[in-house]
Order: sequence, then C-alpha cells, then structure tokens
Amino acid sequence: MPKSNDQQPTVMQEHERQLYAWLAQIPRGSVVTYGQLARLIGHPKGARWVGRQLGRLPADSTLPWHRVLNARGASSLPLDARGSNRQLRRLQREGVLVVDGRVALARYRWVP
DNA sequence: AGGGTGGCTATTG
DNA sequence: CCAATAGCCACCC
Repeated sequence: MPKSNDQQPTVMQEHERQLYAWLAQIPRGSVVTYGQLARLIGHPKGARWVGRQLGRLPADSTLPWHRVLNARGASSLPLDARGSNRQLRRLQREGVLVVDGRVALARYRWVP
C-alpha cells in the first residue's frame, strides 16, 4: 500500500483552484478587492498571495484579473510608459467609472 | 532552513 | 483626507 498522499491536492493547490474559479465569476463592470478574494477562497489572510498569483497569470489569460483592486478601490499596478494604468483603462472600457484613479467600491463591488 | 519581500489591510493619530 | 505602523504569510531565493 502506498504511504504517500501525493494524490491529494495540497491546501495551497486547492486555494489556487478556488481563486481561478472565483475570479472567472466576476461579472463585467464589477470589481472585487484582493482581501475579499482571499476570504472567498478560504485564505482570509492571503490578500498578498492573491496579488502575487494574479501577477503570474499568463499574458494571454482570459481571466478578468483587472477586476481586482486594492482596498481603496485603486489599482496597485505600476503605470505604463505613458503614465497611465492598463488595469484602469480596461475597467473603463467595460463601463466602470474611474475618478482620481479610483473606483467607488460601494457602487462597483461584486458581492456574490 | 532562514530571512527578505510583496499587485495587502486595518488601525491609529 | 494622509502617513505611519504593525500584522500578515506563501514565495523565493
């Protein structure tokens, strides 16, 4: 009888799975925060980890990584060469109002 | 194996 | 409103 448990997903692998599952659910024109996503996947202190995972998504990913903002409703991504923010541009393109580099979470936050 | 590092956050002044 | 602070914890050398 094998003694290893290497068929069972690890906790983090399961969190990762959940992360992509939830991410895919965020509707166009809505946003969530890193901390919110962390809680949804059952890793309440993992906001930072969530951000790191999103940063690792392949460039051609169809997942809506741009709908994840920080707790202030701002983007945590660096500005591009033109001094504008790719994430916020994408959000605007789907109808999200951005004022002063921020999105009103009270209005746009997706609550499952 | 140990310590620095974040696409973070809540709290306080 | 802003800034400083102190938690956080998986990841990555």
